[in-house]
Amino acid sequence: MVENQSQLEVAVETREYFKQCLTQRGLKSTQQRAIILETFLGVKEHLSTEELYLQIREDHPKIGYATVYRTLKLFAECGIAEERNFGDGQTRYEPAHAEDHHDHLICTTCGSIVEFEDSEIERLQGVIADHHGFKMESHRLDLYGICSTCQKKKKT
Amino acid sequence: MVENQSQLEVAVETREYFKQCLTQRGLKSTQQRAIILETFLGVKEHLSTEELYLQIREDHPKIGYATVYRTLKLFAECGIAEERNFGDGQTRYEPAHAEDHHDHLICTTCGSIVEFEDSEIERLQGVIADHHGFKMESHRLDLYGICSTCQKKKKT
DNA sequence: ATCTGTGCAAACCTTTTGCACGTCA
DNA sequence: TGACGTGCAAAAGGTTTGCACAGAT
Repeated sequence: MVENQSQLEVAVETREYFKQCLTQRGLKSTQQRAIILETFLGVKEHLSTEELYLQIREDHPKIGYATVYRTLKLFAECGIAEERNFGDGQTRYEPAHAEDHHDHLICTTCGSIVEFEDSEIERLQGVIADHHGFKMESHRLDLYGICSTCQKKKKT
Repeated sequence: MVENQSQLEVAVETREYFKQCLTQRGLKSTQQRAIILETFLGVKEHLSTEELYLQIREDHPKIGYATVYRTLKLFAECGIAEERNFGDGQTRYEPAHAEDHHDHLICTTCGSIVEFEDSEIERLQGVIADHHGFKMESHRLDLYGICSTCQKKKKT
């Protein structure tokens, strides 16, 4: 309940923020962009562009593939979405909530993705970047392995 | 000097190991595979498949694109190389020295890649995987930012 | 009215595959 | 000799782009 509430707030905020971004750049708010943003925010999994496109097409069959691609790129430029790439040859996007960064555990058997975060690792990353004279902007940490479900299945 | 020596040893070892892998799988040692392995081991940067292909072609113009792709895949299967992907749409391969794992700092301005390793982060990753019931197989950690050189250039 | 956005299809780019010929065991 | 490997070109898969029309400001 509390979670739904806060998710809703995030969505409202993001919509607002997106409009600002568009205006600032002299771009236009369109129905398609709104629909794509809505679907994107409403989906929890780490969908690939194609999967998101299929999802959108269920309710809005007229929206084209290219528009989804272009719009997701736009989200990324605005800082609303983050591009990800788990090595299966498809780009995935996920909502980027700047402060609340998270990393991923990816099951190499079933492909399921679990999020986690660890402040100590984050801190150490900053230390390393400093050490190399880098001004860190972002990072990604992916752990690949076999999830507990798949481990159990294997035993059988 | 010592470093060259040990690099040479690694190369010899790897060549040997690769032959074993091939035999075990009923595959053949060919001139092309030897050449590609040699070039691959001799190059320090994180080359993309195309860059490696171009490099190889300088001395061996007859080796085809597809062979390089196929061979790098084979290296990955044998555990000699690791596939990497820094989000520029090209797959990169790098020598995989199983124990001596390293991660990457990537400059978002000039694209240069610096390797590092941190045992404390490695340890914490293991803790997290355990915590989620994952049997960890591998991981990747990429830090994106601006390298010191590019920071200096920007100020000018 | 103007300038941006969209949908479609074609183009692009990286990677994979089919096939006839070459090569290793 | 016979299987596997190679080179070429074509296919495939994901993403981008050109263009004419539609829509937002």
